[in-house]
Amino acid sequence: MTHQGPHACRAWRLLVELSLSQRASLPAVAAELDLSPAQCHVLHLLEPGRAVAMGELASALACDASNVTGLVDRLEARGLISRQPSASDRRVKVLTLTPRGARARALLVERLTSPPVAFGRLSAAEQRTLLELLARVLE
Amino acid sequence: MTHQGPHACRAWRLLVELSLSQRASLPAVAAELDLSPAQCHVLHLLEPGRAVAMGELASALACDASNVTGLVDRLEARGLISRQPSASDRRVKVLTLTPRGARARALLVERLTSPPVAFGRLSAAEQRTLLELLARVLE
DNA sequence: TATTGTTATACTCTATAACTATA
DNA sequence: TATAGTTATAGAGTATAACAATA
Repeated sequence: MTHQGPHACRAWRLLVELSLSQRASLPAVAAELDLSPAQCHVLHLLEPGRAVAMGELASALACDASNVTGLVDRLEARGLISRQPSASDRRVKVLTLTPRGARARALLVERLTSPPVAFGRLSAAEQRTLLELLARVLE
Repeated sequence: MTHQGPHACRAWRLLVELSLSQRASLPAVAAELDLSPAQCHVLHLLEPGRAVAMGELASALACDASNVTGLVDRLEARGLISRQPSASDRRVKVLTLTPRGARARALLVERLTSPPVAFGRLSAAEQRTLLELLARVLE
């Protein structure tokens, strides 16, 4: 039982509402890119130019390794990611975005991160304050 | 292309990161309650004492009606919700939480809304400011 | 005729358990 | 022996299309 300030709980509840509504809106963005929500999550985690082991991906997705195999199978079949054995440990498979995958990811990030018009309700100074407070809590 | 203040985009990006990380944490909360993430979403949408038609649920979940049938089948089989034909339009099926479902929902909300310790980094005044700004954007 | 929900079907997501290859 | 990933299997989530009951 942590002792939070009196507003932390309500602020967090708003953020949880947001997450659940995002849960409903991600499928629409995904469908626009002809991807599933889970595939979008994988693409989002694979930053361009950075190699990620399948096990790392399983940890980040908080899912079983066997699940990652299937996700990667389908993304690889569509030419969006590449799967190569690691040079230093051949048990490990290393994932990278293909150029096509990087383009798909860029499109995804663009769709996901265009802020809702409701942000316009805040002044520039308020937007800056919001950003700073969120950064301290979430980063 | 909307014109947002310079910080809106970054603030929104933080919120999207949060949503995707929630996407990874919801399954753990769900497993604790022996539910799936989708079932948690349904339970969260069914407020105690309020009747919801299946079609409304499909809209709120942004999914096909046929999918709701399966979700409701499983929740009803576990005694968490009840499905009754509407008195005014017998095509419509109306959903309500059972007492057991209401208890499961209360537990779910409690688990979901306990704020992360990182909120402690903010002073009480800052938490209040954050709440007010979020409320204006998200409500 | 139009609408609400169900059924049939197919595919994806997900976990568990058994397996292979490598360390 | 331990670890990374795969395969087999089963159940849940999801959409599309065809259907039944009701309006």
